[in-house]
Amino acid sequence: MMRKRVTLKTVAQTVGVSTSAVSLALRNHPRVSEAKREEIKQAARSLGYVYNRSAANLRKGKSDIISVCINDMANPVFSEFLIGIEDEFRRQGKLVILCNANEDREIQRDFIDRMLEQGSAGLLLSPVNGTPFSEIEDLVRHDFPTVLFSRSFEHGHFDQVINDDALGVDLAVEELVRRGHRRIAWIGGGQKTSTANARLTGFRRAVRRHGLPAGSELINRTDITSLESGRIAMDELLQITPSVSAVICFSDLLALGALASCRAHGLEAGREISIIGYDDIEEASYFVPALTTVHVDKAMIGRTAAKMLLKRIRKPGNDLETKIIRPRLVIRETVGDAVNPG
Amino acid sequence: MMRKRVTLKTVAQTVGVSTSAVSLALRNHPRVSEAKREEIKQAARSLGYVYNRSAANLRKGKSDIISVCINDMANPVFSEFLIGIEDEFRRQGKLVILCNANEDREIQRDFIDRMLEQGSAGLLLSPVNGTPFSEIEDLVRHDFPTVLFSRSFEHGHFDQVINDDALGVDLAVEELVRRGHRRIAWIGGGQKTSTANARLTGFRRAVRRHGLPAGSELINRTDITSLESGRIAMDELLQITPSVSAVICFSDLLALGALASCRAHGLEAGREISIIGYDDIEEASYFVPALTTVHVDKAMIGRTAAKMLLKRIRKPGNDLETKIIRPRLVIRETVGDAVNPG
DNA sequence: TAACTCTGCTCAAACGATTGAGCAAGAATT
DNA sequence: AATTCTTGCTCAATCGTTTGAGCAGAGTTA
Repeated sequence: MMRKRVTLKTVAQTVGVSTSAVSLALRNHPRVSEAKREEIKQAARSLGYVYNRSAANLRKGKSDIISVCINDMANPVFSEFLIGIEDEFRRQGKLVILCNANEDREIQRDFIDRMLEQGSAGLLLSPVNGTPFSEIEDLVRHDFPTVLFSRSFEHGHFDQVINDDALGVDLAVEELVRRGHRRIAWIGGGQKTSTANARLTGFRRAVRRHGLPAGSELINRTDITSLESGRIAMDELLQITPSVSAVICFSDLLALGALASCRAHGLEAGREISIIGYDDIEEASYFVPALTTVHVDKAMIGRTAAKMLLKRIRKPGNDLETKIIRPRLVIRETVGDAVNPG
Repeated sequence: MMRKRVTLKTVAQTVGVSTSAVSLALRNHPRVSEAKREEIKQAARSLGYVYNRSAANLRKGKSDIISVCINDMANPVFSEFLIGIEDEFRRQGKLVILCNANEDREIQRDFIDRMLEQGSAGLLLSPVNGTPFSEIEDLVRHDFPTVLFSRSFEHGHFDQVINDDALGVDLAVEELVRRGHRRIAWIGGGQKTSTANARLTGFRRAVRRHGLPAGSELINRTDITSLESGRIAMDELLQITPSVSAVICFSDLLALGALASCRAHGLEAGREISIIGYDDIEEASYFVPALTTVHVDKAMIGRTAAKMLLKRIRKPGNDLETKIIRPRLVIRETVGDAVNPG
């Protein structure tokens, strides 16, 4: 009573033609007559034939599976990236294999091996905190189509799509300075990632450029990106440096956590203290008070990275590309004029 | 100069054995001697051999790819489901193919076809709004291992893991009644999904049980789950029924939107009006005021669904199973005593 | 010593598609 | 009428594995 799988052969036998004929007919090859084609398609349908794409791919030596490895799905930023990425690949007829590396190098490492074995056609990677080159070296050794997004990599071996982090922080500092803030603090960016580095050094540079202090009492380098971690960091900061008049956070998640801390300390954000986030996640505009933040077009970055990967797969020989997406400052309620300028 | 792909054959030729020997050696089959095994593994390594799992799967007639189709990734609830799901499958050595159906039946339909063609071993599905049985009939016809989660399906053809929606709403109504609220409104649940139905009818029933009104002026059935949509719904509700003293929302996203609306109308949530959400997304506890909501253990539901699917794949003959996860009410700041009882 | 049983391999046929080459028969060209 | 071109198929090899069957030689048992 064991039903066998329906294959080209099954269809061929019931129609009384060769498997080649069936294969060609189903793909509308012109060399098979209208009549036979319809007969074959009809038979396939009524037998419940389902195309075995991996067998076909094995034969054709190609694949339409793309792998995506992101470093922290709990962060809404990455969901938004993922939405753009998945959408773009789906439109192009690709299937997406997903891995949430969760800032764990071993998970990332294993996934890369697995997806290579599975015969993935390319990889979209946002490398986890502290990934050494040796761990992704295989990819360049095999000339494996890879695009980095969100976080880049020191070595210039990959295509990449990133945000102009330094610019984003510049815009934030600029706005605060314009409003008279002189003691501007920083929360986050303790990770060993290009993004963390770029934002934090961007901050230091911008602050110094305006002749403001940038001592360690104004910088809390937490390396966890979560609401909880932002709250704790802000608690610490207020304890060490109560005189702080504004703080820029590595991410919105941290900023929203910082807001909770301010509130707990009876500080009204936007009046007694100013807070700026980074990313502009959807929740940012709905928080009370609404968060002023550096807007990053995440779905667009995802989509761009996806397109770049498809291009790389089509033209493996092309020169490496780096696309830098410009952020912009979105002013909402958590920034106000300095109470005590100077 | 074209480097050929390194296969079992390549390794076999360089070592001077048969491909079978290589295949067996790499899988540590006892029938190949210690010495040869090491020699073969060494050669494989230095040649940069990478196992072709899809070829192997073709031969073995199995697959270790699992498909997951969720209906709206922009909703943090689904990211949280996904985190549990992905984690569980990864631990079990499965690769996850992801589709964000985005409440679009055609996308869902196409994805189901695609993943069947790709030879996926099973499907975890949260069916989109209004999916008719005919669109997922193939799955039961092919006896394809499928588990529904988050949203169930009228016909009893599938394993499923769902939240006890009616209970969750009961708990919310109970709490409000206890605090003296008599005019309790409802926002959301306009979708054609089991979840929407269960929560909304649960609401009607609970409210009637307490002898309270449940007229249409107290029910805004928006079918979009977003902050924006919650804000609009609450605006409408306040216009139509200004006397409302408490509102329960289909989801936290709607509730947070509703909070924004209350604030815009100068209503202080937790004092002048009470708001309860559903899901308990991470942001709920950080909003100001912190949202009282029905907590659902999403990562656990995801993990449970994943386990159930793996079980179904292993034992296709087992009876169908439905797991119902009990929610609980988390009391925070958006609920207070009724100002004007009666 | 004949008859077994292990051990450590090799052979060849699968798995389900694709595809270049081949071929018969009719149509078109010379 | 002989040649070439088309049309509409079939044949068989191939993609990279796995695996049942087979087999030579050494070791064990009777």
